[in-house]
Amino acid sequence: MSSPRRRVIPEATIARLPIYQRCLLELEAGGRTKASSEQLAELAGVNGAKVRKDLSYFGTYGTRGVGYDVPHLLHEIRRELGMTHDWPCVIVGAGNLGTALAKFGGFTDRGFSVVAIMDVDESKVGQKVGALTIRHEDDLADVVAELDISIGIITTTAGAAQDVADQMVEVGIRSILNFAPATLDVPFGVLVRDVDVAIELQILAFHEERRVLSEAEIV
Amino acid sequence: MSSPRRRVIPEATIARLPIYQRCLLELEAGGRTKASSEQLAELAGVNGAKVRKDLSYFGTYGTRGVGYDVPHLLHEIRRELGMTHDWPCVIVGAGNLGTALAKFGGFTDRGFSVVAIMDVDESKVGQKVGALTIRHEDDLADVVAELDISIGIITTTAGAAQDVADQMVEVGIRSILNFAPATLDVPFGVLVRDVDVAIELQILAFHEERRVLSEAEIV
DNA sequence: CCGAGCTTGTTCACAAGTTCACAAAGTTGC
DNA sequence: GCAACTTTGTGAACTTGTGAACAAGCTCGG
Repeated sequence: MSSPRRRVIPEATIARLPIYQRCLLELEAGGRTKASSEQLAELAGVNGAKVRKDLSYFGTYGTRGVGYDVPHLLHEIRRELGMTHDWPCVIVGAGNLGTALAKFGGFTDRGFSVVAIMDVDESKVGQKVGALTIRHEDDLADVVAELDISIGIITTTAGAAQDVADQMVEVGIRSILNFAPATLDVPFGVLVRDVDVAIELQILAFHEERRVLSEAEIV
Repeated sequence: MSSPRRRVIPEATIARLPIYQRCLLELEAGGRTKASSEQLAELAGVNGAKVRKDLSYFGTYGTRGVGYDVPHLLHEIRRELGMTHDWPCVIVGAGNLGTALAKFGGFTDRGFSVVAIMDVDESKVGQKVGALTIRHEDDLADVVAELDISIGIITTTAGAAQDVADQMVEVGIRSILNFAPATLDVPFGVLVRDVDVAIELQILAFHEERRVLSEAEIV
C-alpha cells in the first residue's frame, strides 16, 4: 500500500537540487555522460558525501565504481522538481522590480514563464511590459483561472504586500515568491519564500563590520 | 583582556537580525516605545523564545516584566549590523538586472548605495544608468579604491561570474552578492551570498508538484 | 572467472539550530 | 512593602543537518 519510495526529503536537500541540476546541465553541455559524486560536489561547492546522501533520498541509482549517469540523473531531478512541464507565474506589482523581472528572460529557460503582470495603479493598466499588458489587480481571479497559474510573485511595496498575498490565497495560489520587505501571514498550506536583497546585503555588512573589528583586535 | 561580550553569534540569528530591525522600524513608526518578545515574534513570523535567545546573544537588555525598549533595541541592532554608516556597493554587469538594481532605490534607505556600475561591453561604457555612468570593468581597482567600496554585486551571466569574482577578490573586495546562476569559487575569508530567483521558484515548484501528488494519493 | 580498484549508499557521531520550561527579575496595585 | 502578575534570559531536551568512514557492489583487465 505504501509507495515504494516516499521518504521525507529534508528542506536542505530540496534547496540543493536546483544547484545539482545546474551543474548537471553544465556537464551535459560539455558532453560528459558520467559524473562521480565528488565531481558534482566540486561543481556545486559542497562535499561528496552530501551529494550522495541528497541523491539517495529519491532513490536515484548511481552505479558503484562508475558514478552517476548524467542524462539519467538530470531527468530524475527534473522530474522530482516538477521541471517536466512549464510553470506559469503572475507578477503583482508593476514597479521597477516587477517590470524588470517580467522582461528578464532568465527563468523562462528554467521552466518558469511570467504570463501576466498586474498592478492596482489604473494609470499603469494597459501599458506594455515586453509582450505582456499590465492588467488590473482586481482581475487576479480571472487571470489565474484563465492561464492556470499556480505561482504568484509579489513585487509591490511592503505596505501592499499582505493585501496582495491575501488576494492570491483567495484565488487559490499556494506558492508565493515575495520580494516585498514584509513578513507575510498566510494560512497553513500556503508556501511563501522571501527574496530580500537588502537582507542579504545586511548579512554581508554584518560580517564585514566584524571583520574590521577582529582585525583591529589582532593588531 | 577578552572583550566583555563577544560570543559566537549563529548564522541563523544573524539572518534574522535584519527582520527584527524591520519590525522594530514598523513599531517605531507606529509610535510604540516598548515591545515584548512575543509581539516582535508575531511581527517577524517566528516564535518568542527564538527572539529572546537571538537578542540575548549580543546582550541587549530587555526589561523583565516590561519587554524591550524599541528605540534602544533598534539602535543596538543597527550597531551590530553595521548600519551606523553607509555601505557603498559596486555592481558589475550592466544588463537588465544590474541596471534595474542600480536604479532601484530600495537599499539606499537601508544603508546601501550603489555608487558604481561596470561592464565589459565597450558599447555600454559611458551610458547613463540613473545618475551613474557605466564604467569599464577593467577600472574596477580604481573605482573600488576611489569610492572605498567593500561590497561587490555580480549581475553578469553565469559564464562571466567567476572571472568577475576573481577580479573583485584581487582588488580587495571580500563581500560579494552574486545574482549569477553559478557557484563561485573564492578564497577563504571572502564571503559570497547567492540570490537566485530561479532556485526559489524551483523550490516552490517542488512543493507544488508534491502537493498535487499527495492530493491524488488521498483520493 | 577472479581479483584489484573505484564509487555508491548508508550508518554513526557530532554540530547547529529550535523549542520548552522555568527561575530570576522587574512592575503594578493595594 | 508585599503579593500578584508579567516578561526576560537561559539551561536542557530535541530536531535537523553535516561530515567521516566503511561495507557493499559494480567494472574492467587479464
